[in-house]
Amino acid sequence: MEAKGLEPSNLLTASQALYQLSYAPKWRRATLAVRTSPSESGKGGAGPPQGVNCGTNPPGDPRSRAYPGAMARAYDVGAVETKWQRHWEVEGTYQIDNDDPREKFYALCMYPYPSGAAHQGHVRNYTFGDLAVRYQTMLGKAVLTPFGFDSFGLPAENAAIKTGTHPRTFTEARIVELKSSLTRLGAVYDWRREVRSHDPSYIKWSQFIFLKLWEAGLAYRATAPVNWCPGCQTVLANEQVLPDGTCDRSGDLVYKRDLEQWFFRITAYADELLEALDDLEWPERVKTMQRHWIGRSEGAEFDLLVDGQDGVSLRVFTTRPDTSFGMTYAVVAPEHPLLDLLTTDAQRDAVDELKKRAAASTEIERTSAGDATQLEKRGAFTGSTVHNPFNEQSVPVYVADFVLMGYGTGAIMAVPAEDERDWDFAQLHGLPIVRTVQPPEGWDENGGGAYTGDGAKINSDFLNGLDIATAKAQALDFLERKGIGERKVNFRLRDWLVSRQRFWGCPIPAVYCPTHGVVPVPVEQLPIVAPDDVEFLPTGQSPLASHEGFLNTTCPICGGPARRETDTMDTFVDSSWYFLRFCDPWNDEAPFDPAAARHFMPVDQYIGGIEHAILHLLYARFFTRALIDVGMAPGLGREPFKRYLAQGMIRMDGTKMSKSKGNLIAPEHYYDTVGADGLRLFHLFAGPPFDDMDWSPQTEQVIEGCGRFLDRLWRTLSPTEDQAPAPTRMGEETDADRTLRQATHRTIKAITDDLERWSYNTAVAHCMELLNALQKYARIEGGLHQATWNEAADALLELLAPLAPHVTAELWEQRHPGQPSVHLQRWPTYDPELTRAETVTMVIQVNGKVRDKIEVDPDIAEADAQAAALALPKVVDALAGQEPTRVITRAPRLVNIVL
RNA sequence: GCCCGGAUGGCGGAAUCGGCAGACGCGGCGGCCUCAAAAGCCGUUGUUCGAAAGGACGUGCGAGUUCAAGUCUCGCUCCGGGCACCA
Repeated sequence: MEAKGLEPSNLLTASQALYQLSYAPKWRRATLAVRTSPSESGKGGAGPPQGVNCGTNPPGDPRSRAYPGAMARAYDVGAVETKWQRHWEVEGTYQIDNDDPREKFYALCMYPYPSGAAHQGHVRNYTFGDLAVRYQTMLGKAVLTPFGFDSFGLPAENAAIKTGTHPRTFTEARIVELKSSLTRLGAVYDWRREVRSHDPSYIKWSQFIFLKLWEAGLAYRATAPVNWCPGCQTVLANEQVLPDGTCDRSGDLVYKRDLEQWFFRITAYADELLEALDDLEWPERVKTMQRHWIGRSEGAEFDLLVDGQDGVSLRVFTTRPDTSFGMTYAVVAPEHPLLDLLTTDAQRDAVDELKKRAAASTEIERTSAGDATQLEKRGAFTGSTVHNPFNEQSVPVYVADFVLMGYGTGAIMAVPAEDERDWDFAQLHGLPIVRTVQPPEGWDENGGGAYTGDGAKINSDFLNGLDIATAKAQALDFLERKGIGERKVNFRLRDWLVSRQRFWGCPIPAVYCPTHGVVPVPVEQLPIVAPDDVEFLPTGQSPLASHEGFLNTTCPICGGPARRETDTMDTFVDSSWYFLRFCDPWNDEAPFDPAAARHFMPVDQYIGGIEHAILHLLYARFFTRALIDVGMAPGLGREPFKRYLAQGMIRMDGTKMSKSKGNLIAPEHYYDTVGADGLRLFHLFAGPPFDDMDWSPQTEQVIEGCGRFLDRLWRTLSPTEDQAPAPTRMGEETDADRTLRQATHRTIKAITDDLERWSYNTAVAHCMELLNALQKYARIEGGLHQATWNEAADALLELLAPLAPHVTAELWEQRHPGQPSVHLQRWPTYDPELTRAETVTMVIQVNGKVRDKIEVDPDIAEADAQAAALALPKVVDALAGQEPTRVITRAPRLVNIVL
């Protein structure tokens, strides 16, 4: 799973660091300093986390707040966190076996591209994921929590070209870095199940799946114009080209080039992928994005006979067959096979000129809106006319670059009156405009132009007077009755181009034989692994293409000399099935055991960045279906991800925090000050998980505040603290005791609710409130009630355990020596009787304005509530003798007296 | 241009079903402790008028629905993201 814009090296060069230190805002320098010298980040040696809070004290002055909190921390954060991280590793609480009898829960964070040490985006992601793992475990479930690395990809190869390091060496070093910073976060995984895309045992099954899809006709070869990036020396998917026509990694201008490529037939699943979206528990926003991406449109295809060319017809696609009477010209794509035939000698030069320009343009340029006046240059008359079967009239045929061969039939009927682009084009080329829908009154007076809204049909013979929907249906009937056209559904979605002319990817298992053509590599020969002795030069071809040992092979059919496919697969192929491999990663007879997949799938909670909301999720949904349909996963559910949390991104100075922008903030420094627990709490507390978050100077102070909360927790609950409250009182419960008990049970209810609806920020707030209540209770006269205090304290530790796992584990152990860990406790339950309010504040409004509030019984009768309200002196004053016209009573919440 | 989000105190945010706007935290202010500071603790903190009691105003802007709108409807403005003339 690659984030966009990653650069090969994680380390700043000396000059970059110098620049940043000199010119970066003061508060940011410190983190840069920490990042560039992680070895110095030990206790006391770390640079100040921010300049803003340093006050006026000179550096070195012991009074300086340069390292806030660290010297006053209530407990040894580093020692506690290391202790428990080791404990979890040894204990194996979060390793589960496939035959675990407990109810399963599959929690998964998108596996990362190993770009080096973790940054705040990772921290946020894995904090959410780890919370789910620990919470669901406390609910008594067997939680599958695997981790892996999306370890193929361009950055490693670019690094190889630059430095000569083999991509594997480079990648594995990055994996070690990422893993170690994740360990310090205290996120727990079943590392036995780790997978890496570049591992031969994973390559083997990616290739196996490829062969299965090929066998089933879901993988095929076709010549297609592809985006060629001169910088990366590789083909890019349309989706990887930025709107300005440049490569999303290198920034080079991308141009078109015809190549024979491998495709996966995702379009065969277009309808199903669209329809199944409805039932997913995904953010509406993401589902909408996928719907638009698939882009289903219903319409008609029909033939226009070419005048003077016996029997030759031009087939067009339209979503508006009802407007056919308004067709005043037709347009074909520059690549249209009939274009040569349509072009007359007189128009040949103009058409050729246009064809040449279109070939040199990127698709983005051809399809981007731009200035409407440019349309004149972007189209040319072919010299031919075609026959409109609706009104028996002939209209001219134009060629224009904005019509694409890849969508519909590569030819359109143009109806300028009801299409804005057609209108502009008609105006510039002096073509007639005939309205077929009556625009609303005053339309032309208010600027006019194309009218795309609904209205009565006009100038349309048998369709006149109908609305658009009815007219559409009748126009379709007309075409089908006459046998010249049919109803047709078109999709914007295109087949998935999987070939990459790269080295650091999964080799495509195919062989080219002069006699037998393209032949699949026999399964017994898998995996096909790239050789190590390759030269990384930006030659324009994959190093594989020039490696004789790899290139030369024999035909599996005839044994004669043959050539290997040297293209590798798009890394999205690897990420389209890794979640299945996690179910059964040890399997060496199949990618996964169907029974294991049926047991763990679907993923109950999937978490990852919104940047993967379209492509990765769509490809994974397609793959799951394809694997079922080729017989590899009988009985598996067709949707891989039941619930998806689209995590917001972290911004700094208004832009996305990313490596390419050089504005990453490393977590290590915070591990030393507030600890992983403090940093996790901050990420949970900062706002809703799906919202974007701004990293600002204030952020440092909020993180410090989270650390302070944990300090207070420690001082209040640790038996090792001399000042810690010591409950001794037994027996009868006082009012103050009961108040605390209610607070405890209400907090249990609130936090359980919060976690179920992903409202992590309010869950943290509720923990803070309970601690505040505990501290307030600790000051009461007459000593603390033992049972009440212990119940509240233990509940708080349990509720906080998934959020701040280290400190809660330590405090629990101190309070319950020799007993099972807090993480092995069952999630606390509440007594509904105690969560019920004894009194409710009832608001009394006069004309909608709050005039008074009274405490009432929650079960107060409507009549009693009303009577009580009307008797209040403030209400009597406000009424001033007037008789209310209406009294709205919503007992026990509110009474509104309307005059 | 189209599509999808969003806008609430000095700041991050809360308000789950149309019913007390501002939970919790950050920051600020005042105090305690201290030789002093840091840390900690206590209090306070939407704006405004008022000495106070109390009042008025207040969820980007403008309308509307409703007894009642941060929440629903319509029309805007600005910000963020996605998509690119999709026939």
